[in-house]
Amino acid sequence: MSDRLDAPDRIANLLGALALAVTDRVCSDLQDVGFNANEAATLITVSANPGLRIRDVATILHHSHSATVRLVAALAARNLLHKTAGRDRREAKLSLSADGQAAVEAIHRERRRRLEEIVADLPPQNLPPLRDALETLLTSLSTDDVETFRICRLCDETICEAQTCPVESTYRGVWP
Amino acid sequence: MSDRLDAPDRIANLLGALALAVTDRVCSDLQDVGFNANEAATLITVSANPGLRIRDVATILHHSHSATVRLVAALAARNLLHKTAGRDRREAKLSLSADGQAAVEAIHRERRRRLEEIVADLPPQNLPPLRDALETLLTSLSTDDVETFRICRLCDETICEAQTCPVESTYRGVWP
DNA sequence: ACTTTATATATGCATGATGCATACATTTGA
DNA sequence: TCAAATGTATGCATCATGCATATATAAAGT
Repeated sequence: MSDRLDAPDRIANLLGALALAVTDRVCSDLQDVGFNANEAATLITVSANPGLRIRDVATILHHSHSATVRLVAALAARNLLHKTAGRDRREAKLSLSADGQAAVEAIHRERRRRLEEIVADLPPQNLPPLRDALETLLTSLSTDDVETFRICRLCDETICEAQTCPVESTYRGVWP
Repeated sequence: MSDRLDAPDRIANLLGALALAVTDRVCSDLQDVGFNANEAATLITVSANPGLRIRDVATILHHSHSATVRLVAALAARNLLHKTAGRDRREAKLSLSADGQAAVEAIHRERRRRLEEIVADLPPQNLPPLRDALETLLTSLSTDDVETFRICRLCDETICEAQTCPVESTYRGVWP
């Protein structure tokens, strides 16, 4: 019976359910702050990696280029980010405005509040083994540079620094 | 230093990242089988709870009623589900066709394959504590009947039976 | 120098998803 | 018998998306 409870397929199903529930809640909170998941991911990723180009953001979001052009244009129209000259006159390097930085901080605040509220339901002795499992899983999901950026696209890098991030430890943490 | 690694805010951020990554991958697999997340959730939920009405599905998906009418109509047009007479002549109880059941099995197969592949990266001794944490978190996220159905909307109930499901154990597991 | 190819961003157009307001059908209750 | 409630369906406007293509710039080949 305890065999059944710890069967890999059951744990896998529980993980899928929890992942869905957690992502649901975080995305719902993002909406409350005024952003959908892609808008928030763009702001956060540009905040952590200023100088990314539109095409880079498209790659990280798994979006078409045209959709990303419009996503960025909409954020620029809201005065959250702007394009500065790049190496070429083709390139447009992205960076956040002051309003954009404030938005990122609001997003991180909401996301952190929600996630900490969820984790707070665990007894303290459960935290180290959970951390261990999370780090192992995140490391094995970091299969290349793009995935590194994609996995971390909503992360608060002021909490999870590059030195201790299981995702970035595998790859370099700077855009290819 | 080990304090920092086990800090609740860091674990919370890792959980958010893993949840996003896992949900990304599962949803991407669903697309490969020919369904988006809402279509798959509708098929799976109706499969596990035949007799649900359109309004029930809307509630579980957090969708507008009109969007759900069209979602169900599209699935019916693909011969995946059909409406049968309900208690009233207003109500339309939903149930799956043979093709719909086959689709659900294909969806579960893909989802299980993906999730088991992820969990397989953990050393065996990590499984019981992970299960413990997952069960605790899922139980505390099951705040009412609707959430119960929503959390489980992509679950494979042949794996996670009602008796041992941490979500359903809190609530009744039948539609209010 | 001139042409071809590659790169980066932008846009026209058609399509599909969505929500709001409303319509229609049916049941319940005053 | 009429009004309110319930469940489903639809007209309409809006927004997001992808494909194909356009525009601008740079690099490479001849």
